Amino acid sequence: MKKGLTKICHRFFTNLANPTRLAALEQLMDKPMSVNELATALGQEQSMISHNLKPLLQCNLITIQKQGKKHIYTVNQETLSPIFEAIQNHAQKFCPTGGKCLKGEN
Amino acid sequence: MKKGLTKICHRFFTNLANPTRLAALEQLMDKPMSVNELATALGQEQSMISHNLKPLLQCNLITIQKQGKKHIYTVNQETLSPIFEAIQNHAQKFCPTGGKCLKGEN
DNA sequence: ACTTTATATGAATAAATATTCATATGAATT
DNA sequence: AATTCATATGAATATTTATTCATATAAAGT
Repeated sequence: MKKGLTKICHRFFTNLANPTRLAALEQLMDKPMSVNELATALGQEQSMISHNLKPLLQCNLITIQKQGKKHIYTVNQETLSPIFEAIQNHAQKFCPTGGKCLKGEN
Repeated sequence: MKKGLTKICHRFFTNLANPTRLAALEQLMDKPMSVNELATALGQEQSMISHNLKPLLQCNLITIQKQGKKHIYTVNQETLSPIFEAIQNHAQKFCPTGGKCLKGEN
């Protein structure tokens, strides 16, 4: 790791270390969506989705595109695809039971 | 993202979303170290280092090797190198000021 | 201009996580 | 077997982060 990257990594990982935001990203990996579409898809309140999209947007992990009153969010696949792929590889190799290392399960 | 990876990703990112653990990993990227070496290098208490190494170990982001009373920790570079690299790329491309998207700076 | 629809924001509370300090374990040395 | 050195653990407190609910903004349609 490049010296001094700790700070930006912290912000980055903190941003991703949240089940609501991860679920939103999972949806957005499939296709761009508006806030309400996400709220419906995830069964969450609209304000919760908005609150959680904000830091993702600030870190450019998603982009926004305003179509009238609808705000369409798109995932930054360039950044996130390789990272999710790396985690998948890690899980496959180092978490063979598919979650042996998960909280409450060891 | 593969459906259902949210849970394991959450655990993974939560683990990394901590300045002490990131600083420890940064040290370990350089070379394997004992707990006390890490504590000294980071200017932190030994118990704090131990507490923070534990979840990294559980998720196999580091490995342990016991040499007598010393416990030498080694970073899992196979997993972490590509991830840190991806973040570096992201930062270079999307955070051109080197932290415009950092907390308290926007 | 008023109403509706879509999203964002603020502030309070709730929940999760980190940090500290005291102490326990465990290996090596005398 | 007592002491020292190295690490781990437990439990309390402190800190951070998430969630909720009420409300604000802002675009579009009537």
